[in-house]
Amino acid sequence: MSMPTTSIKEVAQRAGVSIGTVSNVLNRPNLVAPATRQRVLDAIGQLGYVRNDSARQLRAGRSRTIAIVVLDVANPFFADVVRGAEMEAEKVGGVVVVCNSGEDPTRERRHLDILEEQRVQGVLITPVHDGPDSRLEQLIARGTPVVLVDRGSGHHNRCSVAVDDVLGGRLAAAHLREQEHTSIAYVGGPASLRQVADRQAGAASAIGADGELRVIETATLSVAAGRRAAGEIADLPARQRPTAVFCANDLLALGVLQEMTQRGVRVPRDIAIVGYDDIEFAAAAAVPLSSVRQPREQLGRTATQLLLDEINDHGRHQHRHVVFQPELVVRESSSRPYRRPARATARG
Amino acid sequence: MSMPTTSIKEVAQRAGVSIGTVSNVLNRPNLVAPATRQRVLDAIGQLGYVRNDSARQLRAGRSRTIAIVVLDVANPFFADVVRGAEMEAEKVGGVVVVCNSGEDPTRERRHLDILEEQRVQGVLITPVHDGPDSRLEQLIARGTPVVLVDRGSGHHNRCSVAVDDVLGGRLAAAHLREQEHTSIAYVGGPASLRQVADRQAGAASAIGADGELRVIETATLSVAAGRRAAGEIADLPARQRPTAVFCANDLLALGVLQEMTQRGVRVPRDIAIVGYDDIEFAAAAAVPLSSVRQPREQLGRTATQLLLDEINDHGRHQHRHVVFQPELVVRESSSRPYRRPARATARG
DNA sequence: ACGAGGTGATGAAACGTTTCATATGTTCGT
DNA sequence: ACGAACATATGAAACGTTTCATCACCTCGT
Repeated sequence: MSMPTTSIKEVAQRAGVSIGTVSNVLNRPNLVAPATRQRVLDAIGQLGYVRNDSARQLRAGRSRTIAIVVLDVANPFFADVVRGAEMEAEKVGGVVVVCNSGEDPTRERRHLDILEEQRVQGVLITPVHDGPDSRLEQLIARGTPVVLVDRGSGHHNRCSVAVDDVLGGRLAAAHLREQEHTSIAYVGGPASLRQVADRQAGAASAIGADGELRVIETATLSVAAGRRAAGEIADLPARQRPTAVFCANDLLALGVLQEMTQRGVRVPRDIAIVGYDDIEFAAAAAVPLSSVRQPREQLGRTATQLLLDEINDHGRHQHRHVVFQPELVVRESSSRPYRRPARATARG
Repeated sequence: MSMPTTSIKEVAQRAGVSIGTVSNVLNRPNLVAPATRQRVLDAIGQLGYVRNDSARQLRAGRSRTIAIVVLDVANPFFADVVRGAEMEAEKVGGVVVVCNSGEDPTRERRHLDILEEQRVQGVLITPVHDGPDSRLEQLIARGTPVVLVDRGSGHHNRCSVAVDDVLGGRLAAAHLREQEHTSIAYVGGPASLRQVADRQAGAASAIGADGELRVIETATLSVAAGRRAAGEIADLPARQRPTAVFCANDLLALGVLQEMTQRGVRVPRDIAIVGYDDIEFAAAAAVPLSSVRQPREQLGRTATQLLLDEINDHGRHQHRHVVFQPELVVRESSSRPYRRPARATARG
């Protein structure tokens, strides 16, 4: 079935011109006389010619696509970041391809291998793993522009955009403290993710000496992991059980909410929950979820701008680290004050 | 900064062999003597050589990637389909790139243009638009294997995987009829999407002569569009207002739920809601959402299998149309019986 | 000692573009 | 009428691979 793809040569032949002229029609149409141009365009139409991008790239040295490697395509947070990146890339006629690492270092590595083989223009990435000798460092060292997304960076060899996760964690925990919670659980993981660690650090700093932060590490940032963590919490002996849960993202928080509800633990009366990301579904949850909001689309846009700047400006480019401020959105899941002494009879 | 990328030639030189030998080390290592092979591998390591995929593809004629073009990356439904596709592709060492049409025919076209220029192996797509002369038909006619996803097809020139949307619509509407709803609204759009039309047709068929299906067309399948539609419904004079809403997908349904709740219309007491897709967030919604479940991941897996079969088997391949059965999941948003005469005093 | 067969390595062709120096007219100003 | 200047079109080189026919060498069996 597969047709013998037609090449520029056949177009040239059909239009009665040289291949150089066909190429000019495609790339600098003003250099060729209108009559000839039309003849070539007709030939292209008749033959159904489609330019071979491999050949073009081979000659040009670089492709026109930029890649974004995300931790989880199923997470609405990243969907919005991607959307922002796409909008910005579209402005300059670029294309964005989305790669999903699924929080798996091996898959991340595989993707980076392939992207480098493809000579992508640049990479936006929220890395799973990143150390001094990481695959990512290699990529950068060999000259591919990279922008870190949702990840602060002390690195001087790349740009980054991020939201202040320490502050976000502090906001969430401070809010819970104001509601008189002293025993708080932090649900998040894997701890190797910088975001997870930072949010925890922020929370810890806001809790102070008279409060307690119990950390429950999860394998992934998913609804399922949240349910498992909630199970652990609910199974604790009553006196040890925290009265509030702060989750590293909304997927976890929704999982915690589901599991608690299923077990008859009432939210927020028996336990308060605060999530992170403020995804669209947080407000629509069974108990509307308090969450720390990040400028998701903006993150994608800014990251892409930085990347494009590095790609185009080459010499002059200065690496920058842009940090946005998060914002706490209080909803029902954490809003009713918690009454310690009279739990059994407390109402409303 | 950008290094002059090293090529196979420099590796050959460094290892003291011909470029043919280097290529053999890369592609058929067993053909080359262990000592030589090691020498080449060392050179590759020292130089940080990365194969140029453009050149390889140019020679090979085709790339090793398959593409999936979805209507909306932010829709968890597609996220799961993508995941299924990735799993299947990974088995055979393939790569999946995700393209987002955003329900916009122009963007879809642009993506297909680029994908064809890149000579992708094949395309999985849920088309926005598809007619006898569509861009998609051209692509197929020129020999690129295509599998339609979530879209039944009478077409004989391609495979398809789909869920029986007419049946799904019928299940949903029949369920609402059983709850004694006679005036039902169908919220969905754009009507040009086959899924939207089919689900409506199914619903209509289940309603029968004594029921009424009021159709409210939306511009997109998003939460925001759902809210707007809910506004329209709530604004209707009381006697015309439907007592149940069936939505073409869960995003719409969640939007309807949010807007109704905000306006003080109680769900399911004042109005029942049934969604479609049963995304993970449906069960976690403010009022757990009844929905029509589709085997999302399976859809992606099967589609990829069909595509790979066509890619590899070339001659022998027979186009197939796989149809899965949907399944109604009843939750609270539609489960309490609706009491017509005594609405004001009805409880539980 | 000789050819057959096998193992390893080589060199050149080919893939489809883009680019650039060159060639061929055409038009103008003087 | 003559070169200058300009507008168009051309042909060949180059991009980095893979592939394939060929070659050089070695080992055996006779």
